[in-house]
Amino acid sequence: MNNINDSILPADFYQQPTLELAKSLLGCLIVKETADGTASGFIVETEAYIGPGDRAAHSFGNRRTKRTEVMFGNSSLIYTYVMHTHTLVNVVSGGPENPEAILIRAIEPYSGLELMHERRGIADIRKWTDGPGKLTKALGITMDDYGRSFTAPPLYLAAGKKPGHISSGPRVGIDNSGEAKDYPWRFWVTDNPFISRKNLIKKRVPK
DNA sequence: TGGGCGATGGGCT
DNA sequence: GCCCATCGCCCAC
Repeated sequence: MNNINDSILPADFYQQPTLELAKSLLGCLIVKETADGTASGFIVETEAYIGPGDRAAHSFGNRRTKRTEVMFGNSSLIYTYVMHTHTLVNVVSGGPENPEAILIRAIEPYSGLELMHERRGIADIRKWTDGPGKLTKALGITMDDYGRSFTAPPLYLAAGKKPGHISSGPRVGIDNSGEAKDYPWRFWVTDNPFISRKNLIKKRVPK
């Protein structure tokens, strides 16, 4: 792969509207350094959560608890939380006192492949990081990362490479969120093999 | 190839 | 005690 830019993205990068940022994150490299080594991948799928008006967002109605507190802080902060037995990772957006976030749903493995393989324990590389709970396990992201910033190690974002075509559609797994369930706030790199829940995406009909 | 469902743990009322 | 921004197995087709 050519034209990889692995320089850390500055805080300025995160100062854009959440829906724009959700698209800008596609193609960026997410890197996690741990005692076991470093692993990284290109972000290929994101979802925007725009509280307090978004019923699907944890910050809906400006709900402010110990868990959601970080969403009220500066853009570029790391919001991790546990869903069932899995850790999910979000990029805080929207600026101070405006609780918005972007969920990272899938990545394309780039470096630290042996480490990711070991952590996931299955042979098929396409199943290592094609879901929000899977990619955190592959990269070694945990609740210890809560409240850190994506602008510095051990968990940071770098410029990466520009994606080809971007698609959008409804978000996943939020069926009981009223009209918000239909908002097309899920973004992905068109035809990328590492997208999660591919069964929910209409297949492009070959000519 | 994909839908259905149970496991499982933390946050919140 | 209930609610999930999930995962992976099982089984039908």
